[in-house]
Amino acid sequence: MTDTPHRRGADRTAAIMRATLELGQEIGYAKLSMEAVAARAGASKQTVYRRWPSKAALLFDSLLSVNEPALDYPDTGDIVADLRTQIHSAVDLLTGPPVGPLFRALISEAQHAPQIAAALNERFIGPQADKTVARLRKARDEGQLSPAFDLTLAMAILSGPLYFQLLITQEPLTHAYVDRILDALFTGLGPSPA
Amino acid sequence: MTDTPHRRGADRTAAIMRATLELGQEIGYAKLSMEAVAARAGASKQTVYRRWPSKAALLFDSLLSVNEPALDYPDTGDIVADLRTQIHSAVDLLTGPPVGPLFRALISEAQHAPQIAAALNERFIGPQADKTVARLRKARDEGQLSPAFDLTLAMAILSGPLYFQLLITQEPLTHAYVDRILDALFTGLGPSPA
DNA sequence: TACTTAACGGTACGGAACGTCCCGTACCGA
DNA sequence: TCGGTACGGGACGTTCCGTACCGTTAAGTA
Repeated sequence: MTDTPHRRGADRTAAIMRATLELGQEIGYAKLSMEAVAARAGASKQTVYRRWPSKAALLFDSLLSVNEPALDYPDTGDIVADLRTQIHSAVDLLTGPPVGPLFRALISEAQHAPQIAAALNERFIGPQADKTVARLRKARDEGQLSPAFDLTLAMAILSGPLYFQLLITQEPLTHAYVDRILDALFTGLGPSPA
Repeated sequence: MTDTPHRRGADRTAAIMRATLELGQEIGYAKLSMEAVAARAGASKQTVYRRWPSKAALLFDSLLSVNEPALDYPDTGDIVADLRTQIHSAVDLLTGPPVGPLFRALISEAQHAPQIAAALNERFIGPQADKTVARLRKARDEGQLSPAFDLTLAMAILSGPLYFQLLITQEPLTHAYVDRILDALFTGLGPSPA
């Protein structure tokens, strides 16, 4: 049968998430309505609400469905080069469509939806941060970094300015900027104060 | 007359912003409706819309009305101590009520309202960043920092991780964390890679 | 003081989207 | 064959939006 009147289960789930991504790119994630998503997916509102309790939860799963090929760190032995490679591709992912706008919309939602904030941290931010720290730890264990090197703070200094630009100043997030941060982190901004 | 049935002009403006702050703290800025604000202020919706085109714009002016005593940098001659003082009080301001939740709500709105994002940068983020850079520049001119010291990048490294915690990980933003960042910025995280 | 004018509170309105509910249908396994 | 269940469709009451129109009232002007 070439015709499939309406399927069930995972089929519907995938169709709804696809409709979310399509509509999100067309009209923007902020203007997205559950009704429009349901209509686009050829589903009823019940079917949407059966799966996701809120628009934010739907956005979140749609984001993960796009990003499933998680960003894994390379390990060439050169910590700076590996961080560079990894952060460059993370920036590319978080900047371009469809993930970029969706990601920003999710962070926006997370500001007044604690369970979304928690999910975002547990299943997206946290794992990425853990991978960065793990790669840094390996470099430290191999003697490329001082034993006193503060791994989690280094991660925060690498991530913070990027999110600052993405969410606040909204200036373009370039590879060159990533390189400036890496350079500052490993070779310093200048000598200590007198 | 002790009784003031209803005043005009600046009186109404102030009353509406006050109602916004009160209601925001009571029910949360996300659930705030223009109708509820108008009712609380004893104003009609027309009067609110005459002044602000959107809820986000109202939030923005309400934020500035609280924060008007702008954060100015001390200048004791010690750059690290002055940064510490300034950032500590900025963190206190942005963490506690009523500014903290309101500020987060505004950044949330800015993600899908470009004019709010622009206003936020021009009248809040930008001026604060400028003051930080100016204070750093003075220290550099006085020889406390290397002539090659990257002022704007230092500002980003100071701000970024704080906003990262405020908006993403939502861990408590402590003075001790600020101190860790300052320490890393000026004395380094550890030696360069081999 | 008397008149004019602009801002005001109140209210009604159409529209959009919310989240819930019910109905009749189509698939599925026992 | 027969229940169980997920489904599409659609109606529902609600909230809030932003606008329009009232009669009233305070402030400015002569």
